[in-house]
Amino acid sequence: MAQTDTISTNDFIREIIDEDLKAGKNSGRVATRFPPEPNGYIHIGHAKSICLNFGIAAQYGGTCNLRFDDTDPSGESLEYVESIIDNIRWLGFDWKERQFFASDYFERLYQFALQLIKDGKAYVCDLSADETREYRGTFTEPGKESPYRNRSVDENLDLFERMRAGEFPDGSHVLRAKIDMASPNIVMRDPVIYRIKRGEHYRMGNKWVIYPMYDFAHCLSDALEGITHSICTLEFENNRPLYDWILDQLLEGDRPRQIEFARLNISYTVLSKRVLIELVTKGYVKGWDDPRMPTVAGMRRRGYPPEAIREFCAQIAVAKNDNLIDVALLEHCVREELNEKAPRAMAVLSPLKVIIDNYPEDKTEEFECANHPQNPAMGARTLPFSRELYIEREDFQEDPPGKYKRLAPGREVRLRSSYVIKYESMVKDDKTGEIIELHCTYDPDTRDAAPADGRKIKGVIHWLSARHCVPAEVRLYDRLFGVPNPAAGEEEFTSYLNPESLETLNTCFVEPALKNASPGSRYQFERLGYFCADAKESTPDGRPVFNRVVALRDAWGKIAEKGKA
RNA sequence: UGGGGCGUCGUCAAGCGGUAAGACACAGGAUUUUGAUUCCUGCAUCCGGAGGUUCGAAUCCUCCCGCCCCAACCA
Repeated sequence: MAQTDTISTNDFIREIIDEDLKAGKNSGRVATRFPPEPNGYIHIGHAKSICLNFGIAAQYGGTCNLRFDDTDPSGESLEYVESIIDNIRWLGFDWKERQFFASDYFERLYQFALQLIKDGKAYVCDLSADETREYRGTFTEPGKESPYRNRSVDENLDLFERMRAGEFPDGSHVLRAKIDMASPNIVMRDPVIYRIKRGEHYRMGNKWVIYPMYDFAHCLSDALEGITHSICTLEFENNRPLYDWILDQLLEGDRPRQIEFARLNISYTVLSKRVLIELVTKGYVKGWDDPRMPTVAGMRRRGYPPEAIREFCAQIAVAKNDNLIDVALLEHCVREELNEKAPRAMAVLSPLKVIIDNYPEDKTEEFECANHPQNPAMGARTLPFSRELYIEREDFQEDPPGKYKRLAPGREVRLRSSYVIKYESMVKDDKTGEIIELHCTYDPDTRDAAPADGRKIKGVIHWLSARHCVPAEVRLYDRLFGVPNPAAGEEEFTSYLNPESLETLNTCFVEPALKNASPGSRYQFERLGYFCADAKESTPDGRPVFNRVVALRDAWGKIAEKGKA
């Protein structure tokens, strides 16, 4: 199962849990939760949290709830709820029937708020948002108490009930916890716990006009669900005293404990939800599942296997250091998984016609070709061979640089799973000088054997029979986003956009069997990279579309690069 | 600036007083009908800095330096 393969062996969170267990807390139970707000699609940063929470639950024989933290009606929607459910399942995790919504707790949360008021620990405040900010003070100066801070319990009760009844306009009143306006921790300076906010809630409709704030709703939701360890990101560390304060006022006995870890950052990748939302709504990408997006849906469509994402989450481990993970690690995890699982297939992205002069015009042979060079269990398929072929344009060089081992004037090269061919001549376009076709001869004795005379053939290239192959469209997605460099004035997300992030190749060919590649199936196109049949699109004329998942490691690229330098 | 958190290889990250794991990246080499894969090899005398305690410190103490978070009626 996916649930247990994602646990790093040495994380500080486990130490805390082990301590709690040893101390006999929570009667030996471990219960975690993944609490997304349904205001966008989840991305790989969420995947880290998902693997962590579900992983810990599995490891301790505990449970992990899925809870939608839907306490702010603006921006939340059912579409997001559905996408989140779909994406977590795809990642390989199962929360059984334990699916909850903070909005289902609104009535109970309201009762908790009433209790706080009755105990003299919360009050209705009439200050405007601006005034509230002024009264809050600064980092160095304490805040001032609100003039409404000492209203009577009865008045507060009356006002809060009328807030709920919709008697007041948005922003005119809030409910605040009465804590300490002089606290050095600004979170504790009488935080707002309820606000009036009209606008339809995607689940509750217009039933409520007051909504609890995160700090009030989250800790109580955790408690209501019997969560033992509430794992969140580092920016909530300042909120932990408030988390504890609220529970202290209202509950007795075992209580959930908040633990923070560092959120994920990946080089060249934007994981800001705000920016991702903007990219989608302003049309910079085709949608949340655009293969360039770092969302789970985007990575899925691009062809990242869920196993690779889980492996990545296990590799990066969990700690409290700020981090910037090299995107190469993610790509490594994808290659590692795909190298083992993806069948090999022949494809030519930029075709160059090759005519085998000494091969009969109407002859066709069928060559057996292993689907995986190291795994015979994956079987084989037959590839048709004929007089006219396509090879990759890059696999012929008229004037080859040193160390180049593919086709060139006077040279021989092996066609993978087929014959050794020898260059004879080329045909160029008179006007442009572009190479139109190559003429070669084949050595009939080299079909499944090395040349009899013992000469070494260094290069092996991929090929396709021109008569048999099928046209396709290939999309080469590169890393879409660059890390913004504030020093260079890069603050606007549009400046992250890489204009070369999507290259569509229209004159590609793939082997016949891939004409009807099943959506989402992944292949290694020999020497080119890993590709995934797009699950959503094909071209108007019915050609299959393949997304490049990730390129192969490229030793020649490095050699060529060095040659330049 | 007050409070909170964090500083171990280019990037992550173990380490919890006994003399610096591992992964990615990188660099060499071997095998290879994918310049892929696989396989070897190398890669922190040093743990933000300076003092101190100790037979012995990345680990304990002191001071200093740097980075991140908090002044939404967002989460």
